[in-house]
Amino acid sequence: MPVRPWVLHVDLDQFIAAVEVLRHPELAGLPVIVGGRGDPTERAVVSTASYEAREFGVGSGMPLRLAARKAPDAVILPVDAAAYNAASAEVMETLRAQPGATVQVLGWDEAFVGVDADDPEAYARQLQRSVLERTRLHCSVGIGDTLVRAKIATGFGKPRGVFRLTAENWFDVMGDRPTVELWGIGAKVSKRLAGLGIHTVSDLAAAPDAPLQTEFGPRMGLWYRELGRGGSSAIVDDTPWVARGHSRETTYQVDLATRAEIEDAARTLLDQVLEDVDADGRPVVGLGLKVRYVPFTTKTFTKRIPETRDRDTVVAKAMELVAKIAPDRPVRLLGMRAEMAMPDDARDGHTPTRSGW
DNA sequence: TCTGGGGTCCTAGGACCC
DNA sequence: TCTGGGGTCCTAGGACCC
Repeated sequence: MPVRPWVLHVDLDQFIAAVEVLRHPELAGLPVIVGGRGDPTERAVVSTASYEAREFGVGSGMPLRLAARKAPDAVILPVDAAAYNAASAEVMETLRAQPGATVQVLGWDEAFVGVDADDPEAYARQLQRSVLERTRLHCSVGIGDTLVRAKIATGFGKPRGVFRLTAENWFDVMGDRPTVELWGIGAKVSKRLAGLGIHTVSDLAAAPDAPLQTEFGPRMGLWYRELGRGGSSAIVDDTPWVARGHSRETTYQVDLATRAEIEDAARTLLDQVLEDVDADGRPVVGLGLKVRYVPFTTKTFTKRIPETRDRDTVVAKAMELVAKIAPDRPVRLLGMRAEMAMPDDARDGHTPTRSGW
């Protein structure tokens, strides 16, 4: 077989639950739920559920309280980001050590690996063995001729498997599936597509420009159709990631009721965000506040502020934003976000989900 | 059941300028 | 009195991902 460039997508199986079981071997085989501070009486959601817990109908994003009711015997653990970061770093190092590998990290538990190979399945199996030996974690690998196909292929390989998705079998595998199964198309967009008579991946791939662009705008309309065709970019970009911003979010156990409470909370969040910004070392160019009114309406306030490292100035701007919050209504102040100036050489690129052009 | 916390990117519409 | 056209910047908000 000739040597060709391939995109591999590596995704750890049950990453968070697996890391917890490694630390607590006695939990193997038990229903394990990781979320919040591990207290199901608090406002929090499930980060990960083990396969055993999923059999009770527990899934990520579910309120912890509900999860505990569905799986009353499950072990509920707090989220320990430091432990997952450490495990993740070891996995990524292992990927970078594979022969000829270009690695683009997508998250805690997944990455693209670009490689020239004549037998990508053999390469994928070797990669899985390396990760298992080094970290004791299992992963699944998708093989594709584009980023989008590799990413979607992984789902068919889970758990611990390998699956190849290319132009050859794309429509056989995906053509009759609903558009919501595409990476980058969620519930909202798939509903709007259905309104245009576009239900399946094949429908989307064959859709004409006009209705898509009218509904979604000139860029996104064509991008969605590109997704329906399996994407086009196969470039794995290992350029170091540069954050566009930092945000801190929190959930209050009781809704904030008074202005004083809200301002207090805003100040605390701002201090946390600025710590992250200080650690990053770049100037702040914008500041935003996300607020949720009761019941469940989210409003976003954003304010451009001049570049400044001065905390008092930034705090004053934040208080201007807080002052715009409707009075006399309980709110949940969700969080605060700081946007930062980008270095000139990092303004473009780093857009894995939009790089299929 | 009652909704995490960290991100990214896109679009519409208003303000402002020439 | 009535009102162009193009460009940029900013704000608000929507949607998606892990």
